[in-house]
Amino acid sequence: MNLLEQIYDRLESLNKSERKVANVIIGDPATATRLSIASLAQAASVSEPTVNRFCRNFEAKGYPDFKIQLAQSLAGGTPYVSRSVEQDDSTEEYTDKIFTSTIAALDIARKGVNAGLISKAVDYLIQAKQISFLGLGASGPVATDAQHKFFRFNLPVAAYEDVLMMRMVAAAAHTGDVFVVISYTGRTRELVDVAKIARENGATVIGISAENSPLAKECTVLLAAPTPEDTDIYMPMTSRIVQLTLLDVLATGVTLRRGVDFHQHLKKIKESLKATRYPSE
Amino acid sequence: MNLLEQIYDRLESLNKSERKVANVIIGDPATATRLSIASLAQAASVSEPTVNRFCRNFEAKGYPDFKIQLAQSLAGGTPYVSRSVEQDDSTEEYTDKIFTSTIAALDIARKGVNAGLISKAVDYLIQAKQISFLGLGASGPVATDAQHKFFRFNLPVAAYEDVLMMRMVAAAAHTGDVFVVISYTGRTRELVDVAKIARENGATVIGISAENSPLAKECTVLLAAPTPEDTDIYMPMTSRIVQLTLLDVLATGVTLRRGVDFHQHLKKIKESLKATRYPSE
DNA sequence: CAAAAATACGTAATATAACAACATAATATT
DNA sequence: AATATTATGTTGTTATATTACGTATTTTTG
Repeated sequence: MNLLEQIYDRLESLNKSERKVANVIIGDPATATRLSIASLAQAASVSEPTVNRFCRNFEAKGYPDFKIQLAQSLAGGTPYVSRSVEQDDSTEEYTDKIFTSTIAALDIARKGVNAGLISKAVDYLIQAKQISFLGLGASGPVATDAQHKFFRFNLPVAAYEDVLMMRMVAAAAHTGDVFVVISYTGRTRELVDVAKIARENGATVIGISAENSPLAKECTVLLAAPTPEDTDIYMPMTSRIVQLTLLDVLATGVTLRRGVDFHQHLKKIKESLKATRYPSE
Repeated sequence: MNLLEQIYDRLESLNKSERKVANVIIGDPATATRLSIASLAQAASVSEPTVNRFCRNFEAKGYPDFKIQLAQSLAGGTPYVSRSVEQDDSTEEYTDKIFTSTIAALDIARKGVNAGLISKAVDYLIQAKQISFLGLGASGPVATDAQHKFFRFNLPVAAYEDVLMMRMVAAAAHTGDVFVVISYTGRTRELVDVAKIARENGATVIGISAENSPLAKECTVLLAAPTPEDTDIYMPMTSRIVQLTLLDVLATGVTLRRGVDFHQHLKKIKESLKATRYPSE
């Protein structure tokens, strides 16, 4: 475990002033490596020896040594760790925690993405006669968002957030159609059913969901959105972001594969939107 | 290119003593990060200022700064920077670029968020008689997503992606109503109009948009989603993610402010969804 | 609840490290 | 060979980190 993770880990067990120091470092580890002990102490409103003691707590020889380790842990990997929001967090704290957790989730996903599967999914999407994005509940907006995105690529796309519509479309599916099914848990009955129906009619089903889920079994290609432990009682907020980003990747993959002429097409769309806007001075 | 690579690269162009220093560092970079300037000077049999000058040659502010950079380059990590996708990128490359850019955008936003404004926005949201989320085009799904999220908190929420509906709702607005207007550019005429109408009717308008935009002027509170340079021809993909995250923050803020009893409420909603799912084995 | 002990934290003194300014040596240029 | 130029080292100063100690705070115990 690298230094920064250790700090997160032991955050609870630290006493008041040391936690102040920890928070400053966590808040912006990169600049922390550039600060002198005096500046850091000031930033955390504690005394210099407190910072020094803090450093020694983390198996560092002293402050400079600590900075070196911090710098290494920064470059090493995950400067972002998921922390759950507490009832008495200040605005600064919960804001930072949410951003940080989101970033952490994206970073985990980044490391875990299987490029082969992405490539395969892009293959299917390019050849698709018709692409349908399906998502229920919180994944509904994700599906709609994907529709917007892919529409710009001049692809025949649609999005459905309604179970009945999904069933109808799936029932009328043909070979060559592609369904992108989005579900955090992969356990929503209706969605699994629809995926199955689509498959049976010869359509390709790309799943953006959890591995080893019932939905996963019905998919031609499954893009697993790796889900870090549910730190929050609140919601799978971060997973949604990961799903969106995966769809961004797919959309980008499709454009790249389509080649240069499509940039022209995109420009046209951008132009057409200009009329609805106030010009930027 | 990281620092260590740069040293290799410029090895030829260095003069005698500086090459001595370089060789010591290259020989064992890891321990070099632990040495004081005096020890390193001794190890290379040169004077301390020579080491110092050497460091400055490599765009470091001084010796300590140099060590920090060296430590970072050692771990070989990739800092999160926005890189634009190239036409001939491999699947691995563009996938990584998109994730990385998204993370970079979130990180910039994280550092730039004004907690005071968040707090103010939360204040308004908590007291709201009615909350409406408005977004057109790509921001439409963001608005709908927000609706889902806030609905779980038992708040009177609605989302509109349709201009006519927006106008109607804005025209019927009362004091105490809150409109959350989401727009990447803040220059969409229709949306600016609607915001103005809502304001005129006494409603509060929270903007999630660009600073100094026409929309910004109509807002009671503006949460600026800081937009890094448009690296992509493709789309404001990342900005959308930032918007969503900001809304996550607002939602969290509202829950926290509401207190503990609301966790019960959330649990109930979660329970009610269970029936629609396959149980996890 | 008070007194004692333990822990946490800061102040001031001290030691260490880094740097700047200057001086000298080495090398190149004419 | 003389001069200019660059490279390197020496010394002193400043910045930075650390130690030792004392005060305040909290916790424990009677």
